[in-house]
Amino acid sequence: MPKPPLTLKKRAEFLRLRGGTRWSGPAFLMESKLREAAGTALDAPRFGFTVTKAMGNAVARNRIRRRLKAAVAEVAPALADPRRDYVLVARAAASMRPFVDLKKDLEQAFQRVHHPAPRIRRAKP
RNA sequence: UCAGUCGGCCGGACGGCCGCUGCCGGGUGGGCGUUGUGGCCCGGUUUGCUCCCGGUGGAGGAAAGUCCGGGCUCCAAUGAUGCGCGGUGACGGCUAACGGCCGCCGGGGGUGACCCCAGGGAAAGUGCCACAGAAAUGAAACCGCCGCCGGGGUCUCGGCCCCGAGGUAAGGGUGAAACGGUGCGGUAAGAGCGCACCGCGGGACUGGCAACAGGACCGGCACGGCAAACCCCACCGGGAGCAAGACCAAAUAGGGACAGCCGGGCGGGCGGAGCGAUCCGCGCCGCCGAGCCGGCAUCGGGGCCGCUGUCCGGGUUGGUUGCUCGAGGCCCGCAGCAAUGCGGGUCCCAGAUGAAUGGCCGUCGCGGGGGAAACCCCAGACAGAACCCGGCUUACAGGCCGACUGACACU
Repeated sequence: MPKPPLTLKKRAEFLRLRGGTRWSGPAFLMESKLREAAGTALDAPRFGFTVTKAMGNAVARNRIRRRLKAAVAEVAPALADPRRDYVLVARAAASMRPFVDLKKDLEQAFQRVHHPAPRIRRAKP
């Protein structure tokens, strides 16, 4: 595994990303925002991982978080925006999804979160 | 060989690429702080973080549930007793302690190895024992049975039938349970009424540290169950917990103490610094302003609000510490039936904090299924340290070892 990503440490940092641009895949939900405090010299993306108790017992949650972290470590250096923070909320399929698919999901997620599609009005009936 | 009982142990192995974290060693290094001075600069020093390289350690038998017992920390009380509440409950031992463990006793189950038991007190008191049943505990006469009593009917004059008053716990019936059971005697019928045996109660004495076991002899038998109903007895227990507790630093807002200030403004004067613009100081002068409460009012006085300086304390956030060497693991010897204890040797074995101990891939092995085979497919449990120990309980794919029991077969 390449270098693991920087992680979010505080609850407030997680809460700040609520309402950011989001993408939902089979294994996780990604939410992201640009960091506001431009004063900080930090120029690397940061990631937060949320695995709820509904995902299983402690062993299962550990495995899900580690797999997501490993996938991010491989994909993020090329695709993640260093000015942004990201939160990944795990979904039930995260433990069983093949690793290559997990990485493909991430590539798509970065794409969609950086360039959100304009909201498409559903055609009136 | 099959079926079973008990105890102990393991919890896939190896390799490749990449990654996390503790410790140790190294870096002619670099960066950011820190330390010694009254103050400043330079140099070097101390120490910490970060970066790089190398070595080494890194989840469990239950890490789980948080059910008991301790250590440790703070708070409260500071002795003892009483009251209340909670817990435990045969006996002996082990242990730091325990509701744990070992041994033993009693009761129950099993052909057996062996297993199970919330196992003090019901003659201290209160309460409950539904339904059924006549009666449910200082018990009881529904049916039945009986004829020493009284009355009536009938009559073949022996008797028979009915009623009343009684006797009777052997029989029927009810129930989980009905004043112990069987037999003989006995009687109007019966009844421990008497006797024998069994059961029950008391019990000299014997064995055992004890629980307890055996038991001469005595008693015709009285004393039902529930204490996981209240209760009584004995013993034990202060409360909260590492988010305990200790320490450090910065910013912001605000609090307290002390000192100074007719405390604000404008203009002027004097003094000091500077080439100067300007800045600093003032028991100086003039003018303007002078809030709120209390007080009749001018005056005078008090309190609150204010500014400056110094010091102190608290909260939030962050960091450090507590934090891993301990009732410690392994091996050997001795004592003991054992739990365990003592002695010797040896080892250091996770310390994270949005939380590391891993991610991906390959080979082999084990289990199940398919196939004649090569081989293919599918499964791989329960579960993640959070201050540390001793236990208990619960979950668990699959496998290994030892002792023992019962069948069958063979010798």
